[in-house]
Amino acid sequence: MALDMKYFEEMEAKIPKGKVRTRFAPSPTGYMHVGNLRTALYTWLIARNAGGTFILRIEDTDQGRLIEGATEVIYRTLAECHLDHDEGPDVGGPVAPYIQSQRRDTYGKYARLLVEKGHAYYCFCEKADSGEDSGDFSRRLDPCWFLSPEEAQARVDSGEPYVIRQRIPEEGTTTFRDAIFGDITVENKTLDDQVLIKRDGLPTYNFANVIDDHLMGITHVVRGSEYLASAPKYNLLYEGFGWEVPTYVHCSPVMRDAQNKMSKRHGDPSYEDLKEQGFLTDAILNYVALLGWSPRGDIAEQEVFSLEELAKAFDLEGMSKSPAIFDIEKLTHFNALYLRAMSPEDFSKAAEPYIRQTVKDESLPAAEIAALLQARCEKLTDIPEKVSFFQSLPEYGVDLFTNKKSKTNPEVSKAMLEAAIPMLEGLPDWTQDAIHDGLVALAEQLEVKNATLMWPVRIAAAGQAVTPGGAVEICRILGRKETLRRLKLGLDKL
RNA sequence: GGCCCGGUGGUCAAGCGGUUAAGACUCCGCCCUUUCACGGCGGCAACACGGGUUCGAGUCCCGUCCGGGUCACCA
Repeated sequence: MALDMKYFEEMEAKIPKGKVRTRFAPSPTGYMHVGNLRTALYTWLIARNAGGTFILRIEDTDQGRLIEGATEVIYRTLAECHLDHDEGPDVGGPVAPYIQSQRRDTYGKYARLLVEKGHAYYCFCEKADSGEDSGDFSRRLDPCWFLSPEEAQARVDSGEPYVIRQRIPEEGTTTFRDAIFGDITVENKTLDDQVLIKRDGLPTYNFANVIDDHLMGITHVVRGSEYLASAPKYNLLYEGFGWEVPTYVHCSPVMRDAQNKMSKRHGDPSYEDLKEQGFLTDAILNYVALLGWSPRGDIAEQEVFSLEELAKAFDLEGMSKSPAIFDIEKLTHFNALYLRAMSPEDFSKAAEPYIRQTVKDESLPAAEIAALLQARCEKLTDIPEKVSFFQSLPEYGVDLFTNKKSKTNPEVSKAMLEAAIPMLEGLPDWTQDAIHDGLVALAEQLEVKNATLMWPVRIAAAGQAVTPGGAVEICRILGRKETLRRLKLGLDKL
């Protein structure tokens, strides 16, 4: 069976040239972990920074691991994160299809081409027979290595099951260049004749990757550093085909601690988990971007970056070689920063559902409550617990009325409430200013510092020691009737 | 175990032969203040170790130790 050289020429002709092209190539596992997201982000950033093309490719060559709805998670996450792709299964493109299972025959053809070129061979061994156990990959251990092309072809034609293996040179070294790690050289004898085409006819990840990256014109191959060790074999593959080797960008992993990568198995949060925990997409992206990359030059001190700013500032030089531990505390800090940077209107809109989880009474104004919260929560999920006292007065003891700094104790508090209640009852308007001015004037009249009066009022109104907002704001939100009811209740306790 | 890669405060990180070794998070103080938070100011805290090279080393070289990755017909 002669090879159809025209096929290869046609494939070659379709490859876009001249622009930076990067690809995010997840396998659909139904779970976008933080490391994955960061890889997607960096890949997107490299393309956007260069005004290039960002491609989405789905790597589903493992028939046994397909998961329902998994590609949807990928689309949804990328869309939510604004990591838009220019080519992909859903939008098409010049080098379609973008799903590996739909490119099946391509891989077979290229594998046979490589056999023809002498850089691959048919192997008919049972899995155990090739004996790759130690670090010593002597080619002499695999009998199929010696087969003449004619013999091998005859056995293939007779229908004998086979795999296609890469033929690694026995001697010499291979050097490849990584944009982050620099030049890395290994001895060829430490490399195994890896399988390219599996017994089921599907390519291995390693082979499909090289073929697709070439055929799709990928200029920068971005991936996790776990592939660093197989990069020399990729290089040999490119060389075997006579193709230009792309720029490799191997990213060090995101760790859960010094010993372990982030993983679903350890219960580490995925992007979707973080969202559920109340983290904002922009904060997550900002934090994750800085886990493994840092800006240089005049923006070296900058920590808050929008996606656009990242795209502008991103460079391979700033990438870190060492693994980074994911710190939820620092993510939380970024989230708080983003929450505070929102306009009051946007914040109120975002906070309202969380406020209403505990504050069901619609007469209690969500916007005013939100205003108290913006500087006081790090995550939206902090909210319900902080504001539940507006809905119903908690049980509390008289000890709360004692506060050293405010110079209050039960007796003082009693006097303060006795004075405050009639004043508040007589206030013409129930506005922030009216309540504030009334209380401040009263304190002056009673010859006590503001805190001495404010403390018992706030305690009686809220029923808890720590509250978002002060006495004035809380009374204003509760309304005159409820405020007076609570203050009288407090007075009864004293 | 072989091969590859890494190692600056608890964490993320600047640093590219000469710096009092940045900055951020966390933690602790102080100020502001109507509790808490926000904001402001200050503080604790690091070049894994040992040899070289050099007038001079966190920065270059070698070794040791520690950590990670990889050695699948998984990706």
